Amino acid sequence: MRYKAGLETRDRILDATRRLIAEAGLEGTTIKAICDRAEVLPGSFYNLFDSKEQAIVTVVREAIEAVDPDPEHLGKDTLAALVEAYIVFITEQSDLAGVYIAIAVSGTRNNPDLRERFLRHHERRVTRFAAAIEREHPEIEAGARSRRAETLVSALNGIALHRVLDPRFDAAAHSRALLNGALIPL
Amino acid sequence: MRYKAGLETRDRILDATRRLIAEAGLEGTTIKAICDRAEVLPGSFYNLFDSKEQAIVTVVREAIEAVDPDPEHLGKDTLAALVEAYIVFITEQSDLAGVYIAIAVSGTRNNPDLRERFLRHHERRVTRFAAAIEREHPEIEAGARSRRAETLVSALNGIALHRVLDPRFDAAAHSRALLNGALIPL
DNA sequence: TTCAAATTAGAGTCATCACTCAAATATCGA
DNA sequence: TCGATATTTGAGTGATGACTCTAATTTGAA
Repeated sequence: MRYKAGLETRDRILDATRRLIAEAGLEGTTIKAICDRAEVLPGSFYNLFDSKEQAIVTVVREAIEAVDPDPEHLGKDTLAALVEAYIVFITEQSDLAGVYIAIAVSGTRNNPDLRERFLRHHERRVTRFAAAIEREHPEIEAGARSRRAETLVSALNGIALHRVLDPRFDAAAHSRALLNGALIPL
Repeated sequence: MRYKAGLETRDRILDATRRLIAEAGLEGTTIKAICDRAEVLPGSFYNLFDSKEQAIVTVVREAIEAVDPDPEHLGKDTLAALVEAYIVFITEQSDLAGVYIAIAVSGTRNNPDLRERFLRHHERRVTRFAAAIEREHPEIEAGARSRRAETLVSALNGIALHRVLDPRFDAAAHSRALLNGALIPL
């Protein structure tokens, strides 16, 4: 992979892989399907990737990173900003969102590597949300703080899940509703 | 399937299928895996089921029905009761919960039949939640009511999703937190 | 007890899976 | 322009997928 052609082919393959996982899930993501969509022959695929797994993991890493953008802003973001960032991810990077959800469910069952990667990511994410809560509501004690963060992150994933199933689902409004605690009047 | 032996074999196959989907997802649910676990040979499987699909759909139907138990109670349940019922489903029927989540994500992508079935189920579920909200908070207008119901149902699915990934996740506490709107102080 | 029908056994079919390989071709630094 | 190396071609490998078929065995109603 030292020539321009190789890099372009690699991009096409990753593109195809990303879209396929989002559309058809891991089950439908076969070498043949990837190659057909990327307009590449299996030989070329294996010239650039060691295995199907490698291409998938590359795309999964992309997705996981896209969930938590702007890492240098870490430690400064507000809860609202974190939720808005997730909304952008869900709605404007829907392929990656599809990958994210597909992996959360199918990928982590048989692949301990992916599973650990995902759980670590989830933990970081909860920590980031908890830190935002702390900044805005220092009166809440640490335990309750991280519990609330975890509830919120999981609930947001539920929103993302449903948005993947039904593109008409208004993920933005539902995410903001969650944030505002406006679910049920107290 | 008229003799006792046939019915028992059928049960063993459905049992194996249910546990396999929960553990390994749709991807890992092969005829061989089902037959090994059920201690049955392929010939017996195909004597009782027309296809692998049929066994899977049977189990999926079970899962979808288990999410909304006690249908005759419909129109009388409280929001809290609905949430508690889902908690029971997630924690005490974790195999079916695993099937439910696996299908929500992977199953609906390539199988329009499953997809439609799932979306119809989701709609019924949202309606049931919205009716409970109406009973307890008649002051909320219809639109807001069903929007809130939809937020809650999706968020609960997020809780279920995470519980499937991590059995230590305290799904009950997080579900109740959602219900109480105690996510973030207003 | 008999026997038609249900069930099971288990080898076999065909398609598709991930992946390989040797030969042909394209690329680009020197 | 040359030539070492990257890239592409495309047929081919063995393993495994869903599913079939025939013969043997078991079942239970009459």
